[in-house]
Amino acid sequence: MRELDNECCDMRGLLGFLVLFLLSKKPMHGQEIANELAKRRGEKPSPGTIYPALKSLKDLGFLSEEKGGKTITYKLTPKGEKALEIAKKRFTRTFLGVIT
Amino acid sequence: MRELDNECCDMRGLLGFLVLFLLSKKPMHGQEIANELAKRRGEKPSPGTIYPALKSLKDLGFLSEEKGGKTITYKLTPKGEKALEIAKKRFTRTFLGVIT
DNA sequence: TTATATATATCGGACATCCAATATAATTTG
DNA sequence: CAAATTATATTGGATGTCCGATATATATAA
Repeated sequence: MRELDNECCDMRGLLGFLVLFLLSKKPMHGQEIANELAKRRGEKPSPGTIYPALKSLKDLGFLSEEKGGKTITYKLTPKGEKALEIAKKRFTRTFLGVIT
Repeated sequence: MRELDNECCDMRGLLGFLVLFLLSKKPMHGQEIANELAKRRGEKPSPGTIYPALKSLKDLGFLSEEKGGKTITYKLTPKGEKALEIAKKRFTRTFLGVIT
């Protein structure tokens, strides 16, 4: 029951969802995403967490990449936008009333 | 990445949190909780999911029981209320802006 | 050029979550 | 009472998530 443990530091199974959500605000590269996640949950996800997550989302066709020097900027594909909308509906219905 | 799969039917690691939240609205017994969860996420959690979750929350001191005939009504303890408030703060900060 | 820093990538495994199957107990129905 | 129904309980295991360790590549500094 990690979600009720204050020492907990994982995303509780919603990392991919959060990454999609963050990228829907603006395209970012991996470290920017990791830093944004750090602001939200208090701890920065490790490279072994964030890059496999980005790879999964890319493999699902939800993200496209643009390489520029040292970084890779990710943004949502139309398919990714659609997936995010569906996931947001589910999330909203499930957690209705929790965020006041 | 179950949270982005429409066929997905688990609670994505937030079952305990949701149960605490639901019980903060009103005391319920196991089946009532399961039915409420079914309304929110579309599928009723199995007995092997809900009862171990209730036991964990009880073992953490977050719930108290009251037996009545065939059912056991659960309600939050003060400790459970406190844990819920903390978890809600974390949840809100993490998912800020997702629910519009 | 060499050293350092930053960004990305991969893999193995520890751990938690949740379910299917099964069992027990209490109540209701015939 | 016997059968059926409903609620609760347990446990073994399949699966997914995330991290630590490690590696590679690119850019910058000395």
